[in-house]
Amino acid sequence: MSYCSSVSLHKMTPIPYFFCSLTGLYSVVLMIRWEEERYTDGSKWRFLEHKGPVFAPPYEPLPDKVRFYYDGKPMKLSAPAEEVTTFFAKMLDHEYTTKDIFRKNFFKDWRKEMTSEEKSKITDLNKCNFSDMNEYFKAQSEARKQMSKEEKQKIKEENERLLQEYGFCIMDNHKERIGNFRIEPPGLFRGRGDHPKMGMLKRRIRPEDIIINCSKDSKHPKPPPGTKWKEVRHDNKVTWLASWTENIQGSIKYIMLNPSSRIKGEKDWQKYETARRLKKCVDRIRNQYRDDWKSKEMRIRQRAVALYFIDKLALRAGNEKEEGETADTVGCCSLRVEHIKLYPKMDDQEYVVEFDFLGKDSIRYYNRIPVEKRVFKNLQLFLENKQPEDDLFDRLNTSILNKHLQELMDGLTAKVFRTYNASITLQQQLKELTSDDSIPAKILSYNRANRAVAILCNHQRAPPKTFEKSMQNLQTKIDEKQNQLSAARKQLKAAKADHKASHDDKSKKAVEVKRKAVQRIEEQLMKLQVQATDREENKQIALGTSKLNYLDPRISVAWCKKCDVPIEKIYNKTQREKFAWAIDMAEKDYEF
DNA sequence: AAAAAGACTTGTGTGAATATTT
DNA sequence: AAATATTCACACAAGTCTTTTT
Repeated sequence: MSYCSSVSLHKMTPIPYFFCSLTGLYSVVLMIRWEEERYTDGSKWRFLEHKGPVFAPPYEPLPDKVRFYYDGKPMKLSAPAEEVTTFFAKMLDHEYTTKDIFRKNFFKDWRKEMTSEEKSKITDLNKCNFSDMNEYFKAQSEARKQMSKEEKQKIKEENERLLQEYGFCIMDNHKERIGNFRIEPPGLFRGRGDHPKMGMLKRRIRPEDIIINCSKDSKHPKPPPGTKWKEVRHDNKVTWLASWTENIQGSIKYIMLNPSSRIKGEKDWQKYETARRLKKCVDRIRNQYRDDWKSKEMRIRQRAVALYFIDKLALRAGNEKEEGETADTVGCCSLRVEHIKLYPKMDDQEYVVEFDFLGKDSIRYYNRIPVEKRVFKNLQLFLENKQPEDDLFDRLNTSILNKHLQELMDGLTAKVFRTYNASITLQQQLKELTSDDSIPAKILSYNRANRAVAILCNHQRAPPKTFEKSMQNLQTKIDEKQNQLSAARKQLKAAKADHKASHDDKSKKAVEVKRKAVQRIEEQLMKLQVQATDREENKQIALGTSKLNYLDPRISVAWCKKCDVPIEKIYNKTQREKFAWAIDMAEKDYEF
């Protein structure tokens, strides 16, 4: 009998016992025991049971009245070709469809899906007219919005049913939420930045492409009728439930658990523990790399300068990338000569380095910082006799750097510096900024501390399209509130005068009522002003990424406890689920 | 030891859900 | 109640780092 059949799914708590709301102390004891007891052999689970992924719905051919025109003439396409056509037709309003590379890649892959007859007719993308199809899809999405409450409710229920059936698995003793149980539908690949493969066809994934991972003694997921899985394996050294190879880059995609799961939470906790270990030896490491700036060996100097950048500027490691396969972006180790400029003097500062390059997701990193003289001199040395497209650190790569870091501290890699610097900055800033003030003011302080980290990590965003307008609206509200306030103050004054004259109980009460009104409006005004400040400062900065990936949540939990700020003000529901371990663990005196 | 494959984390954009305004 | 603004959840791309293969 499989382990699972003895445990009814719906009765199981989605919260692993490890994260249950026990008292902090007790759970730590459990955790330590749990840690020691668990899998010293590198295995990740003993029992894993799930229902497999949900596939994209099959393609439904368009009604005949929706036409595609080639060279002005209507043309009915074969179903496979038509499906690919719809991917493009749906995107007509998007900038992608105007880009040469996108169009070229799309057309090439589209032709592969055509019948030989279609292929011989359709030879020029510019003669294709998709506008009828485009309008049809727009009408469809409009109709979806206009659906009745009942219809919407029905869809919602169907989604919920799917979630209940396929959205959970059992890993060891716990029912866990799966992160992405739906297989990515076919479509056109949208790379970021100048991606050479944008517009290529992402093909439909079939059961025959899927490798299932589960435990031997579990009830294996069934492939859809008439199909087979590529493979069913039982590898408990990995955490994924299913995988397939994607056709654009040939890389593997996985179905894994939600961040609220034990396996992810534990790993997250571990990550911050590593960063805390770095805290203990970061001074030693800094002294070491400063020493290394003087090394006789070029490779050691390069390593030391790169590490200095990673530490001071929170740059990413910068792995090598295969040319022509992805957008041209860099990190620290892959910086090229063309990405930095040296200024011996700039304004009133000496030894200024200007960075200007595209990082992850083709987000621009631009920064000017003064560095120590030795770093500057080293950089000049590294630049000697090089072309703009040459590597700045030609004797270094991430593997060399990480090997060195591993020797300095167990588990140390380049990205630990980002985690460490982000978390320590938050803690420091919270100490510095938090005022003994109202809750909204405290939250503003928190957001400002969070913002300092986001700036460090270069988590930028384009200002929202509606930013100016929403700012104006807020200002209008503030003005109105101010008017209200002065009106209320006048009334209070009048009431006071009235009371002075009459000295009766009724007028005394009136004074109190007016006083309260003034107070209430003052509070409201203050809240609005804080909101405006926060929003203005946040114009081009995204807080989410650092909050989710770089800031030890225990710092925030401890801060909330110390400052009497409800945790709900800092973390929404999903975030509280992800950080359940920290909420359970951290007391108000927690130190990162 | 270098390259490729594999596993996992980090990142942005987008549409749905929800809150707020009109 | 409809329109609009804001937040949230998710999709999925793009990194880092480890493991395996050559």
